[in-house]
Amino acid sequence: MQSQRASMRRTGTATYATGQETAQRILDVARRLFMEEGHSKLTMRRIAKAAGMSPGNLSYYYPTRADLLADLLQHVIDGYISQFQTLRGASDDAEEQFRAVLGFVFDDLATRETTLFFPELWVLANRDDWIAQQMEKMYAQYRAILVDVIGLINPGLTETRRADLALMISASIEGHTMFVGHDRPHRARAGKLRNVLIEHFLRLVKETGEPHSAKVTAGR
Amino acid sequence: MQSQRASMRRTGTATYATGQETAQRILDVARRLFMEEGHSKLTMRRIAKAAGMSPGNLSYYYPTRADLLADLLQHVIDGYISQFQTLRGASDDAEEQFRAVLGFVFDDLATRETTLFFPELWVLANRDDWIAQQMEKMYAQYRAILVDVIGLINPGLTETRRADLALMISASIEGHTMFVGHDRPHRARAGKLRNVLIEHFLRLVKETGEPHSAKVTAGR
Amino acid sequence: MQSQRASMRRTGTATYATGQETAQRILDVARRLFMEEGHSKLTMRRIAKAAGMSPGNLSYYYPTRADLLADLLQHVIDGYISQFQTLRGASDDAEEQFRAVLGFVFDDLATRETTLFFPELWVLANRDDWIAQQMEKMYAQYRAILVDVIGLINPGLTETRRADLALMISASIEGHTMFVGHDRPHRARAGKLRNVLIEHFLRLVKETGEPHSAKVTAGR
Amino acid sequence: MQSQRASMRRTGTATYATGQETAQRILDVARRLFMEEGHSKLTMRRIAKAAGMSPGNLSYYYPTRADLLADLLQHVIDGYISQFQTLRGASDDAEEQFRAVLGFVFDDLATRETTLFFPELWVLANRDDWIAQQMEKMYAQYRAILVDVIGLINPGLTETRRADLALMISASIEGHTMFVGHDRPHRARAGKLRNVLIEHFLRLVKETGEPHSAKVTAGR
DNA sequence: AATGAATGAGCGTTCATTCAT
DNA sequence: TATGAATGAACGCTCATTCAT
Repeated sequence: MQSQRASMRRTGTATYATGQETAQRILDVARRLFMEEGHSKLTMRRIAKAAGMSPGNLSYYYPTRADLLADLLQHVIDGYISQFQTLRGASDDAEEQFRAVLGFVFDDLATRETTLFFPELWVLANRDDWIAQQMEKMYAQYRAILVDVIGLINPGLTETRRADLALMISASIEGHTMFVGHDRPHRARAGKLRNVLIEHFLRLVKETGEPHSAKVTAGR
Repeated sequence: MQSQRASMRRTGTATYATGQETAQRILDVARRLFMEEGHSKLTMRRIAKAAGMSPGNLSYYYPTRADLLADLLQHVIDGYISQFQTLRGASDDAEEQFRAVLGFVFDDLATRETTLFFPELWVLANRDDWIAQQMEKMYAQYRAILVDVIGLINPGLTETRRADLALMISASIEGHTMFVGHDRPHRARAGKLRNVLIEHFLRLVKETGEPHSAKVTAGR
Repeated sequence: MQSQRASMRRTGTATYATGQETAQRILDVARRLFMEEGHSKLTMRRIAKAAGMSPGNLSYYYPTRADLLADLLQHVIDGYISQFQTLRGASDDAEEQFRAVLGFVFDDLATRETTLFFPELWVLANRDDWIAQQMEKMYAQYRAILVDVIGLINPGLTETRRADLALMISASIEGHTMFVGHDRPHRARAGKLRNVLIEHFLRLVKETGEPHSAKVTAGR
Repeated sequence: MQSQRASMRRTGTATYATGQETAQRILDVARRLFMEEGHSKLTMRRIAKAAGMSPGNLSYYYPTRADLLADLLQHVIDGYISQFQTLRGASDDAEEQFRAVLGFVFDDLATRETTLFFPELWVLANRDDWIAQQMEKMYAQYRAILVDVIGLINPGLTETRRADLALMISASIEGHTMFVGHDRPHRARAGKLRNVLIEHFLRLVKETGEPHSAKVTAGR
């Protein structure tokens, strides 16, 4: 079941048409500023100025900066969640589905927005429990898809084993953000790494629990 | 040879014993505050207060906040670099050496300091070129060790292939920080994942370049 | 036509009645402080305190100290410019008009405000081009009146000669500020000097271009 | 009788050779900075840095900024005073002597140093009695020479009349500083004005007290 | 005679927030 | 729904000055 949490907007705002427009504009502008300049430079005054309104009016919609930030993050996170939903039925073939999901994340991580956004999110999640929860909710959606497709690829795996693989794989891919992401030093190698990594995780999924794997372990 | 960069401290400071003590205290306090509260709350006044000195005196040692931050990051990064140096000759057995290096990083990432520090570093590196360079220098050291040990484990690999593997493996491990790090939601699964991940990357290293691997690629 | 330059006040401020009052109070207080204590002691905080407002609110009206100073100088300079306009048609008799203009300036220079203000202005104009321009604009107005009245008194003079006389005369009078101005050591002799100087320049104007004058030049 | 005032330097300093050198260097550097950047930017730290010493050592020589400023102004003023002394016997011919003195001042006023220095001095004299006294002492020297030469040119004038003329003439010339001085808007006209002004004042001196002058006065 | 070390006040400015209109 | 007006704390930084060494 999905969270029932309402927006952090002041209750009673965004009821008329102009108000709804303004509320949307605030979020769009704030999102853009957050991506471009980061959390520390995302001030109420800048958002208000960029959205063409007075600080007073911005406070009317969002009583505190924290409220606005919460909605902003929710906004972005919800976007990812719905993109993951879209990916659910991307292919009938399980392996192709696996490649599609990981490929999407890997490609997305190299966009300017994502390369800049996610590290900021990780920092915030380290200091704020609510943000950590929202972030975890998003990653849980992502992993749920992986768990399903891993189950299709290798039906012999236990639920636990599947969850561990999903976590390991998703974490590994996230880790590439600051190395092959936008403007990052190894960006040029992203394409090559992408395929090696995905095929390699696919093989891991397929072979986990097999005698072969045991043999490898025995080889130590 | 190590970087020749001098400290960003004002020249002429920290010459007497009391000055050296103060300079050290500043770095220690700043490091602690950075870890505990993050970059955005690391203000000159807070550092001064926490170090029991006047803002004026802090400015005497570090003319600008950026200078202090630079030294602070350098300080932490240099610590990692020397730890990596220590790991170089950790074991005679190549595979054990591989496990030792990755194991160290994986364990370190779960400490409170590292879980909090690195995401902040990634954010800063996204916005500041100098910081990005220092960070890359540290990761390069780390990967250089991996490249060597990968070469020992699988001598048939080209330099390029080894570098790609080192990048992929190190990035993957870094990615676990915000999932199984200190106070992170899947911290309890860290131990299990650690071994699976390391053994799995070890197998990847050993089998890369073999017919099996080629078959997989062909299978797409 | 007068300058089109808008105020350096933040746009959108001083729209309501209270805001207009505040804006006026800022300029009045700043002007008083500037006169009393000089440019170097004219700080944002002092102005705010003297005007009974918070530093934040002062910054709301004037984003920077330079903006406030600009408006303050403009304010004072505009006052002089309009006083000069008033002097234009002071008398039908050209010689009386000449005496009126110079007399006004000479008397004004002995007021406390002027004796303190103008040297500060000269210093600022030496370091800031915009201020130099505004000052020159004011003096140009002053000299334009002199040029006209000199033309009436001695119609035989060329434009250039008239301009030179106006510059020489006005500069000479300004120079008395720090000798016979308010609280200056020779203040008591101001009245006597005033008449000698004015009559003497009047005679110069009348006799310039005459044989006598030529003889003097030849005599060198 | 001349003032017995010693330097404002801390007593006991500048006794050894190195100390004397340092004391001189401080004054030279401070003078240069004062000219280049003005009084408001003349800080102890800047002087110390420019003189290649620590702020602590500068304070050893000059306990307070005011003391240093006092010596600096004295230093510059004394320079002018001795230049005036030199001018005393510049020529045997009284009129030439008159031209030499005024010509010197007029030419000097257009140098960068003087154009920048004197307005600063006038501002300081407006706020500080001691500085006002020193300045007056210098101008008194200057006028004393004028009084003498005026007496030679027109022996019929009373002491008072001569003093008034000297004050009027010197003040008038000073007033040209901010109009035809260095980088000032009418600098190009300085040469022409210089001669007109000097000859004109010479004529005034010669004709003061004559029937002609009386006629002019009567003409009002 | 000179330095490094330190203070504490003050600077201009930005900020989140509040409130009357 | 929106603005202008205002607060007060905090920011990074500079300053004159003091003092031990």
